[in-house]
Amino acid sequence: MTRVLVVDDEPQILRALRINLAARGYEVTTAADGESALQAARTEAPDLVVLDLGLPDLDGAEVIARLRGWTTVPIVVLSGRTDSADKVDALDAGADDYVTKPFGMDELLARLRAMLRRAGEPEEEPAVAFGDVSVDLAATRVLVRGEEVRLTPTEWHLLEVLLRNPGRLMGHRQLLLEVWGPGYETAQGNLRLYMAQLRRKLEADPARPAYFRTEPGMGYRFDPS
Amino acid sequence: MTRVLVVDDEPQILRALRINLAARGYEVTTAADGESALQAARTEAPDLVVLDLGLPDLDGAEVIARLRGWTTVPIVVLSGRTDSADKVDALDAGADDYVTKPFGMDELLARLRAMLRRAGEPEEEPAVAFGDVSVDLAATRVLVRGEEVRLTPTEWHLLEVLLRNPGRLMGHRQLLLEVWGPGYETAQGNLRLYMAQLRRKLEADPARPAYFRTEPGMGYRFDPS
DNA sequence: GGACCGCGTCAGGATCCTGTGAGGGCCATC
DNA sequence: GATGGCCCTCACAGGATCCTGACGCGGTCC
Repeated sequence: MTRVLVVDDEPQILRALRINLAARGYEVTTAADGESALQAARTEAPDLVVLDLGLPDLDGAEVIARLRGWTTVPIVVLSGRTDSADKVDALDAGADDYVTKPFGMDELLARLRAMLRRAGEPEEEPAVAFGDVSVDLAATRVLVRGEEVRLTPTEWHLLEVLLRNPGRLMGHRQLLLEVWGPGYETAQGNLRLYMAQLRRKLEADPARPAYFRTEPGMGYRFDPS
Repeated sequence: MTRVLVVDDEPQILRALRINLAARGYEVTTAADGESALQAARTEAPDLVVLDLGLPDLDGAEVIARLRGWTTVPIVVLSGRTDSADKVDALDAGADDYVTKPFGMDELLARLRAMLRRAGEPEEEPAVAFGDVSVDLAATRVLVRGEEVRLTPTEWHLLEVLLRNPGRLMGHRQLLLEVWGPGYETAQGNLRLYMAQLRRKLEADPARPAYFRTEPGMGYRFDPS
């Protein structure tokens, strides 16, 4: 099922999009402001984002930039502004399409189809099983040797970022930025703490981790092999 | 160089696009009707197609369909028709974007950039390979004969600088400046030490290096051949 | 032939980083 | 008001990394 995240602060537009998208068989989640949109993009892992630029809390270009910091999900911008400069800014910030309000629902849906057609080949859920652990990213569930393990929100968030980048070294700064957001880039004590928690809960031998490996001076790496 | 095929039967639009695209560093080829457009798409292998729908010989949707029969090159449609049904038809036929005339040149160029950005993605930063070694710069990972080799931050940094300048002589001062930063330009003992570490970890015969060569009195050179 | 210079190598200690435990603040629930 | 869960800060021991200096070796220049 294709998952679409719709971000808009106008309830009637949100409602119209939700109904139309659901009728076409999309799974729809919504957000009404920038922060919850970023949050939802992380937890829901949508296949496509429809983003209204006139959000109450964050500037539209900033939302795009912060999304683009870690995901390449297609972004379709909705906006009431027809000014050419706004379009250029949004597209250059990383948006894939720009639709001005009022828009025809048929056209918007056709644009979404075109976008998904191009983006939508791979969609492999990243490896979610390693050792005795199996992780269901969609359901927010972790099983170790068949037993369910409870993770706190922060632990989960950190695990998610690592799992979505298998084999890849994630720098301290990058992880702190992804999980704690801007302003915590130097709180490395935090990162050590939660990495230790994760290892205690998921690794067979937390003192000698096999999957969540430390790269001294650089960061951490999730190695599923 | 990025190659753009522009298809339009109006000479002034053709001319305007050619000038603007060429000014941005694109390589432009043009066609004035559907048949020659299809021909040009085959012979020129463009990275992007800008297609006017009002062609004299073929229907726009048919041009798209015949292109899509064998290529996935991004197609941006230009059209004077604002009818929603036309947009839906073109997009569902396989177009990636639809811009109505009159259009702002800035906006069109931004849309082309967005399109190329996405299309160009799959060519992810490749793993540099030489001898038995393969280096994945994005994942920060080094394999020698299939075995993972751990590098310290400084070793990695030095390797990165060398790999990003293949075949080029890197002076002592330049390397020290890049890796250690200002203030260490004269610490050549350092450089010798870490170059030795790199060779020990990556070269088949560290005493007779094949890839990380010394240029006496000058510096070092990474030679991938 | 001898002095000199640049390069590779080795071992030492200083420095930084990491894992771990304990403890306090905050919030929601009871 | 008390409890428990979660998050953050601090301190410290052990380990990894980094820098420094000293030593041979081979080539170059006088």
